[in-house]
Amino acid sequence: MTTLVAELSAIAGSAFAAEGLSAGFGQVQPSDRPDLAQFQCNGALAAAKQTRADPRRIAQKIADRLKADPVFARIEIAGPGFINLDVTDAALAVRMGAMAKDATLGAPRSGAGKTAVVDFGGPNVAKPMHVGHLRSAIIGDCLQRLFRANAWTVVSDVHLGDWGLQMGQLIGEIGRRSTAPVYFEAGFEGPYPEESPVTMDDLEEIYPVAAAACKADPGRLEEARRATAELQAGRPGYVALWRHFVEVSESGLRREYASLGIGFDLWNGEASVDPLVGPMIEDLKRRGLAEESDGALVVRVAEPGDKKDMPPLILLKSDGAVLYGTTDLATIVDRVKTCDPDLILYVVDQRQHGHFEQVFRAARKARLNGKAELEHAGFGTMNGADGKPFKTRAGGVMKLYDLIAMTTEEAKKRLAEAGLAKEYPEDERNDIARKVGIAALKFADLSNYRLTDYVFDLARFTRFEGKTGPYLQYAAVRIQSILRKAQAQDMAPAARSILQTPEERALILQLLALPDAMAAAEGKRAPNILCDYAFTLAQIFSRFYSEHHILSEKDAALRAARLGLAGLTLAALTKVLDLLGIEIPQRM
RNA sequence: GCACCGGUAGCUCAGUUGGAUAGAGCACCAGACUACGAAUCUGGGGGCCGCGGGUUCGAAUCCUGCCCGGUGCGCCA
Repeated sequence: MTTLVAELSAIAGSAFAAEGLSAGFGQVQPSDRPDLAQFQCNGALAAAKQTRADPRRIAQKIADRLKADPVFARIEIAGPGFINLDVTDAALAVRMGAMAKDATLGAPRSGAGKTAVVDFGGPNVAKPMHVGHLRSAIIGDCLQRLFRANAWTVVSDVHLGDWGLQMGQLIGEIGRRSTAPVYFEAGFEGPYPEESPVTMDDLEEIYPVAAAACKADPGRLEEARRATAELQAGRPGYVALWRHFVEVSESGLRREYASLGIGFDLWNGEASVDPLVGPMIEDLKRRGLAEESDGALVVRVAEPGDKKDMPPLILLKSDGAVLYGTTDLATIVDRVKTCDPDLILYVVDQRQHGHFEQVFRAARKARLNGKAELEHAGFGTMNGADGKPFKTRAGGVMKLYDLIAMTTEEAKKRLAEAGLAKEYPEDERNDIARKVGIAALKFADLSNYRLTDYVFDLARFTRFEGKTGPYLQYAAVRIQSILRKAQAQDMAPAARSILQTPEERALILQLLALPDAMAAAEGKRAPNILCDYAFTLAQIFSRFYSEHHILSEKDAALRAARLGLAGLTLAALTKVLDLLGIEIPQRM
């Protein structure tokens, strides 16, 4: 199923072709001036520029050809050469009927036969998740949902940070405290205890202490580096201790992501590719791609046309330890081997851009990436209301857990104020508050363009009027309520619409644009396009809703048609909210 | 110093191959609940699109030079 604008573009394209012009000029888009027309084609202007002809003349020729097609109700040339187009109500009704029958609502098939690995999350072992992890989680999850909906085979990977210096820092600190001496005994033959010597709470306390000590004292840093290198070299006690860190952290992380409704196909970490690192390095050395530089082993990635310095990717530090660039490279090898993706998408902070550029260049230079395109979809940093990196009122880092608790609490307060869920059981009220709070959080994040830094403003996020997640939930809940009442009165919706008013036409046009929004959002890896779509849809429906009463409509056919329209709106809204990772309560 | 990302209404942000009168939300002002849920809807005011130059019939968008903010640039992740 192609979309309406694609269909119109094809028609206009062949009109241009028939005039000996490129079919590309036929691109049709929703009108910038809805008061003048439903759609517009600007191709005559572009064509005129290229051929140095009169744009209105070209527009006239195209318009004359388009008149042959019955899909158009009105064709008009305006201004310097815009072609304004209206589609017949019958054509709209037919396409709406087709959309209603399609379970995917006409979703694009842009990923059919293709596989994408989406790498996001990237939490570190032994560190609690904080607000800084929110964007990767929310944006990455939205993209994995979107790509799946667009027929991609998606493999998402949380890519835990579990193999770097922070591991050595933890080991060093625990060694100093002598709370688990068995892991440090040189001659110990095992087995090591099953039970972890540290809890997640312990790790959360130990890590900052260790990190601060390493920062303050070069001796401690050296110690941590040595421990990291020994861990990576396979020292049994360290490996055993490390396993505990990972297990303890991972169960906590799974819970946190689950509370946001986010899941991953793979819970791999940097360490999981460790066995591949040695052979990969040997291979790169043998092919002359890896060379020694200042005691480290590097891959040079600078290219002749570079406008900036491009430092080499360091594979091995002078002490023999690997860096995250090394594991990232080995992870590409692993992914190519296990799922042979067409695309590997990294949803990671934009500040990592330089790093990924290095890794990608190294991978391409060594042809490690198979057929996969490597792409970094970065995002801006999240700041506090003062424009500086976000902190709690006390000046500390805000944990994700606390943040979710706060928004949920705020949502509960709002429900109480509005007197909305008064008679609902407490369980349901809590569930609604959770869904509303998370919707507010996710929508506020996703509606910003990915690359702009955004201000984390709890007061603004928990406001539920206007362009917010809860507004969309509310719109959906109202429709659900109407449909429930209709069903109770045995009123059936009709698939075929009866178009009578501007509000209905506007609604149908927006519904038919869903696949275009999904395709555009995928192309730009831009969830904010979906947010805009959903908000506009809800707004248009609300207008329709306030203008036309549905259930009390006397004309049964008209009533059924409007129910059908409401039903399709709900389906589209539910779909987009699902892509955004937002749940809709039964009632609220 | 070099590079990357931003600069659009009082605030937070959109703006699709360059196109018609630059759009939302919040805030402000004025309206709409004895009909389907008012967390809603309708209307209004509010803009040298950071600044200058250039390309074009036409620029928030492309090129160029500045200014401001953020970030990154060899052994952290």
